[in-house]
Amino acid sequence: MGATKTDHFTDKQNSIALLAKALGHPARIAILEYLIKVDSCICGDIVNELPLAQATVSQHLKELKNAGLIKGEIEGNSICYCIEEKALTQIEEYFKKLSSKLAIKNSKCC
Amino acid sequence: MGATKTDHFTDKQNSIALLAKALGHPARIAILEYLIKVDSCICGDIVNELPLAQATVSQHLKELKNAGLIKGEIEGNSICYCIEEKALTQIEEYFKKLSSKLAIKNSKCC
DNA sequence: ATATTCTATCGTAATATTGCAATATACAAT
DNA sequence: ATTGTATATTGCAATATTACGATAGAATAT
Repeated sequence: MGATKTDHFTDKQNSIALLAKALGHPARIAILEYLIKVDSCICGDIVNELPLAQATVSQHLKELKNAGLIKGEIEGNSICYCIEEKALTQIEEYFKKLSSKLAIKNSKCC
Repeated sequence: MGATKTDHFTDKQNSIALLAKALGHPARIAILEYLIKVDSCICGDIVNELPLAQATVSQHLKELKNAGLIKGEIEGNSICYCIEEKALTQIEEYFKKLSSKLAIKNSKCC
């Protein structure tokens, strides 16, 4: 085994899990924060921001892209990365909803 | 290699990544949703809700507990699990903050 | 005492992730 | 054309995760 069993879960559960998984590494959190901190998309520069080898950063960027959290456009020599707002919004709203559901009923609990 | 390099990232980045990682599996999302859906903490019952073997579910519960997302109290024969609200709030607020930071500056972008 | 029930842990196999050096690719500049 | 710069891909080793059967422990019921 070792492969996640996605079949038996809902699409929503799987898609949220995929987003969360993509965010489950400090380097990818750092990349996201950096893209947000800088005032626009970034052409180049990301590798220098992180304490990881270029190949490793490229891999993390690929995973973020696969998860739909960032997008990258070729901009001459380098590549211009920026946040895919929709995905971030999706996560934000999911947890907001969870929290509010919890708030309603957290009375009779441990 | 294969081990995440946490040393070079901030505590906040590491802790958010840990929470996200714990949520990066549909079974764990399903567990969380179930704990929220049911009106109080659950003693037993979780295994029957999931399409996974008992040992596997137990392992997922352990990971959620390690990440601080749920807590479990022994309740006679079985164990009473419920959501650790603080952790959920932490995630919610983190993404809310990210989103709002993004909203301010997403003008000059791809 | 014995059986039953619930949960955790151990052991193990399959697969995935992390990280990097080396190499490849693509464009830009000379 | 050659060189330099930026990024991706490949190949590999180390480690982590996922899943489950088997087993163990602890409380309950018979």
